[in-house]
Amino acid sequence: MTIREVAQAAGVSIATVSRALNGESRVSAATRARVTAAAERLGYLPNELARSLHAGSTRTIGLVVPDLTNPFFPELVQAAVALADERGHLVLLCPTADDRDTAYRTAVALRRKQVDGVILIGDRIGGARLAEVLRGLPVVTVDREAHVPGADVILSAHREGGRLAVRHLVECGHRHIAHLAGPDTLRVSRDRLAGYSDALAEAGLPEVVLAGDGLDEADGYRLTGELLARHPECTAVFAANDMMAVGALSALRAKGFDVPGDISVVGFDDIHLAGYLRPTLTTVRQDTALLGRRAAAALLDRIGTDAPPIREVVPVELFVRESTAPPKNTGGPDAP
Amino acid sequence: MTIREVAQAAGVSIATVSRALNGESRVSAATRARVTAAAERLGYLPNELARSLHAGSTRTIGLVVPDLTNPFFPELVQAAVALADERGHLVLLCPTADDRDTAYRTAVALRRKQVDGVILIGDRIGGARLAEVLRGLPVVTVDREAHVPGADVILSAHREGGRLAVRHLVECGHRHIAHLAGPDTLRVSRDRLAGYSDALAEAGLPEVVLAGDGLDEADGYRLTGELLARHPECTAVFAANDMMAVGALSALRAKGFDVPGDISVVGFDDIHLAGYLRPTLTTVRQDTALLGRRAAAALLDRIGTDAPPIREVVPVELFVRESTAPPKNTGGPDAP
DNA sequence: CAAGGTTGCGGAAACGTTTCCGCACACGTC
DNA sequence: GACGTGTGCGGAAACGTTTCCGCAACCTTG
Repeated sequence: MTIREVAQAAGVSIATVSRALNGESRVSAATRARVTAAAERLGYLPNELARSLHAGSTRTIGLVVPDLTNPFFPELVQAAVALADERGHLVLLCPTADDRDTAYRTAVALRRKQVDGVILIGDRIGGARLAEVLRGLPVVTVDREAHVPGADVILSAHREGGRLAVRHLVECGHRHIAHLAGPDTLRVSRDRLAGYSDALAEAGLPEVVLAGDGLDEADGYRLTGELLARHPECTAVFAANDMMAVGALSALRAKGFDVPGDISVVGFDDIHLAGYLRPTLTTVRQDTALLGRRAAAALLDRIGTDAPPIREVVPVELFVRESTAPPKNTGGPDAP
Repeated sequence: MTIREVAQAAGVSIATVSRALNGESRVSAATRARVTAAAERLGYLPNELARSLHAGSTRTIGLVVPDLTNPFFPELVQAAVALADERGHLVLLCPTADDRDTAYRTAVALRRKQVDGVILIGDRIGGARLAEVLRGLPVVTVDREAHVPGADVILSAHREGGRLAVRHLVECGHRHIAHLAGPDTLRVSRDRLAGYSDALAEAGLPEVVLAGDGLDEADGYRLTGELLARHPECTAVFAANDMMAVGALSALRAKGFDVPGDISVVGFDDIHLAGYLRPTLTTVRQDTALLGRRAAAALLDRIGTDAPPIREVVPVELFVRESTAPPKNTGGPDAP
C-alpha cells in the first residue's frame, strides 16, 4: 500500500497526496477530502523508512541499558520510553550485559539505524571506540559521569543520599556510625561513602568504614560480622545498598542483636523487599522514574538544537521505617 | 559518510563498494582490499534505512509489553531482546499500560516503521482494529490466547502449575484445600483455578473457592479472613499469585495461625520476595526468560518463511519452601 | 585464431517518501 | 485587454542503498 496507489485511487499525483496528508497548505479542500478518503479506505500507512531517509531523522532513539534483571532499571526504562512516546519518538532497547564490546557493537548498530540520539545507562561502559562511533550524535548518560565528550549527564544524588541517611542516624542520637561500603571501583560506592563522610564531618563524629568486594547480601553479612568483632561501640550501620543491609540484618539476628533496639540499620535503593523485611528497612530511594524521564527529556531537547551539554542531579529521598531508632544506652535527643 | 564518498576514495563505483563490503562474489581481491581500507579509514557505516527501504526488511521487531514495572516482564523482555540480538535483529520496545487504544496506536507506529514482526504480551489487548492493522505481519502473542488471527501463541503452563501446587498439598496429606482465585476475567486466573480443580478431582477432594476482584495483597488478606470464618476445616490454601499469598500470610499471622503448622500456603509466580518472607513461600515459578526466548525465536522463525502458526506451552516449576507441611491433626502420609 | 565463456566492474533502476520548481489557470487591478 | 499575483497541482530530484543488466577484457577451447 504505497502513496502511489492512493494517488491513483484519488486521481491525483503523489505530490498532492503527500501534501494533503501532511496538512500542507496549497491543496484545495475538495482534493484533500478525496485524498484522505482514499487513504482511509485503502488503509494506507506512510512508510516511515522512506520518510526518514529523506528527512534525515528517524524519530527513534537508542536506549542502552546494562541489565533489565536488575530491579533498578525497568522503572527507569519505562519512564524514558513513556516520555519519548509522548514526544513522538520510538525507542530501540539494547541490553549490553554491562560489557564494553557489546556496548560498542550496539552503538554501531544504532548508528547504522540512524537513530536520532542515544541514552547510555550503566557504570561500566565507555571508552574511546564508543565515543568515536557516537561522535556527532546527541548522547545522554545516566548515573555515571560522561566518558563520551559532549554528552549530557543525568545523575542520582548518591552523595546527598549518603548524607541524608547518616544525618538521620546522627539526629537519632547515634555517635558511632559504621559504613558498609561497596567496592571503590564503582562511582556509586564512592559517592555514598563521600556522603557518609560529609555527614560525620558535619557532626564531628569518627568514621568506621568496612569495604567489600561487592554489593550483595553475602558482603553485608560478612562485613557485619567483622564490624561486631572489631567495633563493638557502633550502634548504627549505614549499608551502601539494601542487599548489603539485608545481609547485615541477617548477621545481626544471627548474633542475637535486636534491630533497632541494639543497632540501627539504613540501606540505600529502597528495593521492593525493603518494606517486607522484619523490621522494615529505613532506606534512601532514588527516583528512578524521574531519572528516566529527565534523561529522555534532555536527549530530545538536544536533538535538533545545538544546546551545550547539561549536567543534572536528580534528588533522592529518605524513607524512615522500623530499622532505625535512637540508641538504647546513650540516649538520643528524644531520650529522657 | 555515504557509500559515494567511499567509492570516490577507493576510485571505484558505488556498485563495487556495495559488492565488496557485502562479501559478494564478482569483485577482485585487490579492489576489495582497497574498498575495505577506504571504508575503514573513513569510518563508513552503511545507512540501514536505505538498505531496509530497498530490501523490504528492517531486521527490527516490535515488542509490545503492558508494564515493565510489573516484575514479571523485565526478565521476559531481556530474554526476548537477547535472542533477537543473537539473530541480528533490534527491538523497538513499546509499553502500552495495558490499554487498548495505546496498543492500537503503537501497532500503527510499528507498522509505519516497517518492523518485520511483533511480539504482543499481556492479557488485555486485542480487538478487531489491532488485528486489522497487523494483518499480514508475523505476530507472536505471549501468555494469552491469540485474538490476532494467524498469530503464534506462547503460553505459560498456568493450569499445570495450579495442578502441581495443589497436588503437592494433597501429597502432604491435606484434605481440605482452599483456592484464593483471581478475577475470572483474566485467563491466568481461570487457568490456575482449572489446575486446582484438576488436582482435587484426581484426589477426589472437595473444592473451596473464594474469588477476588484483583490479585493483590489486599485481596489475599480479605479473602483469607472470609475463608477462616466460613471454612475452618481448611488446612491449606493455594493463592492465585504470590501477592495474594503475602496477604494470606499477613491475615493468618494476624489471627494467630501458624504457617505451616496450622495452615499451609502456596503461591504462584515466585516473586523475589517469596524467598525472603517468614516463612519462605512455597510457590510455582514461570520460566519467564524461556517464555521470552521462545517468543522471539518463534517470531524470527516465522519471518520470511510462511510456516503455519504454532502454539507452545512453556513448563512451570514448583518450588517447595517453608510455607507448606503436612497438616498437624489429620496427619499426612508421613505422619505416624 | 575465432568463438564462447568467465570475470570484474560501472550505469542505472528501484525502494517510497518529501519538496522544489514550474506550469496553468483564475482573479483582481490599472 | 494586458499584466502581475496567487492558487492548485504535477513532474522530477533527492535521500542511500542493492542489484540487474550490460560491456569490456581476459581466458579457455576447438
